[in-house]
Amino acid sequence: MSTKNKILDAADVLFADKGFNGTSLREITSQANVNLAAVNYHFGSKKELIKAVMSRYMDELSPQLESALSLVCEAELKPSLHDVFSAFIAPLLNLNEFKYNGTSTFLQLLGRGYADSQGFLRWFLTTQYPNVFTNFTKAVKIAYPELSTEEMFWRLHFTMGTIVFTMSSSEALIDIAQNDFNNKLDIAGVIERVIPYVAAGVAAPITNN
Amino acid sequence: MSTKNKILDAADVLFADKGFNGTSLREITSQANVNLAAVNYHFGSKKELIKAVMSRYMDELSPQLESALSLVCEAELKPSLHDVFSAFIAPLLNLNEFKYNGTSTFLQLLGRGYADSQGFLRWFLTTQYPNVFTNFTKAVKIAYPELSTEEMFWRLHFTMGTIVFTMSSSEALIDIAQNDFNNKLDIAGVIERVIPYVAAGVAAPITNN
DNA sequence: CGCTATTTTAAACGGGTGTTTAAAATAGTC
DNA sequence: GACTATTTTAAACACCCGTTTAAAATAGCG
Repeated sequence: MSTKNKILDAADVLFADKGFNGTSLREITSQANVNLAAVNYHFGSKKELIKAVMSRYMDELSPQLESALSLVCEAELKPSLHDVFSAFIAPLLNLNEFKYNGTSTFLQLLGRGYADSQGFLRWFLTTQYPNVFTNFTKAVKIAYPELSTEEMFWRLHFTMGTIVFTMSSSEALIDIAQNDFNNKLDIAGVIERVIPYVAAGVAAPITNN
Repeated sequence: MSTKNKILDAADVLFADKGFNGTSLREITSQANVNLAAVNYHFGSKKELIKAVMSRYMDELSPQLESALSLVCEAELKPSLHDVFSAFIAPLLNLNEFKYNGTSTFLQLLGRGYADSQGFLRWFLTTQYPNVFTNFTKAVKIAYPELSTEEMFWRLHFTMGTIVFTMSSSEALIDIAQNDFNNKLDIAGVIERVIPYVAAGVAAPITNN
């Protein structure tokens, strides 16, 4: 395997586990069995490595997401919010074929990115992959047309928060569910539980003021 | 003002802004106009300073939260989930009298704590202030008795995620709302919008499997 | 005042960070 | 096989970190 890919593979596991700021290049390169200087040689800087790690997932995910969402929009029956959010499931779970534990790792990375490095990742995603966002809001608009644009902005952000936060600590939660409730869950099980929650949240009655 | 308080005041603003790992003791002490060694002299270590910053808020908040929640439980009419979550509003907003921008800062700190330092803050809060959690789950149990303990565990965690994540980036969101929708919001406005969302999320129909 | 206890200070310690350098090794090509 | 271009390597760089030290300053008190 190429040095570049060895670095990417080591980086995304470590980044997901300990955050971007919490992972040093020395950890990454020793895990990847490559020289320390290789990161700066192949990627230029740590920041560029972070972008590369995220891009690897997003380039795989974003076309699938876009087509799944436009499929929902073009359905004969008016889609429910549950339909809209469910459109994310298959593309996300497909990441497991792209990379071992891909779904879980990617969602953890997303969570890390929002917390670390004051919003630079949010900027990166919204500017590099804007179609996912516009298609998503379009789909929600169809499913719940009474929702004003501003109200939708807030509720979609709440949703983003729920998903990202949940997934960034999903391993710990799966452990708790295993120990306290004897319920063996995986990442698909967590997604299955969070979808009704966010769908109901977005569908909440509109506050009057 | 005492050195100890100067440090606490500087620390909680900086911690909220840049996270615990992202803020150095040198930033804190220079902002507070005290000597670098003062932190270790007065608090022992950076970790203890973090605990002290959180305790200052929690000691103010937790009694108010406990009584507000037990008030909801003892009401004549069975409370709705909206009532339960609304019980948080007044105590949280009271933090603004305790400290300038207290509500916003505290919620940001909470968000930081969940992301940074892999869960040590979660442990600290649940062991040091367990009553808040037990009272809260008790109230939810009354408002929505059909919800199984496990389902509740998940939904409450989703809720925690929504709140914490939203508030940790609330400043940026308020800016966007101001620019894109010409809607001048403050932290109370954000809370007002998130309550219906989380209440509806927790109240979502129970999935059958 | 004089003495003790507390607090503040400047400096250093040991270690970790991302990045750069220049030489060594390897690969690719005529 | 010789020569160039790419990649890998070990070492160093400059800087930041949390913590410790021991001397200096201050406060409290009989």
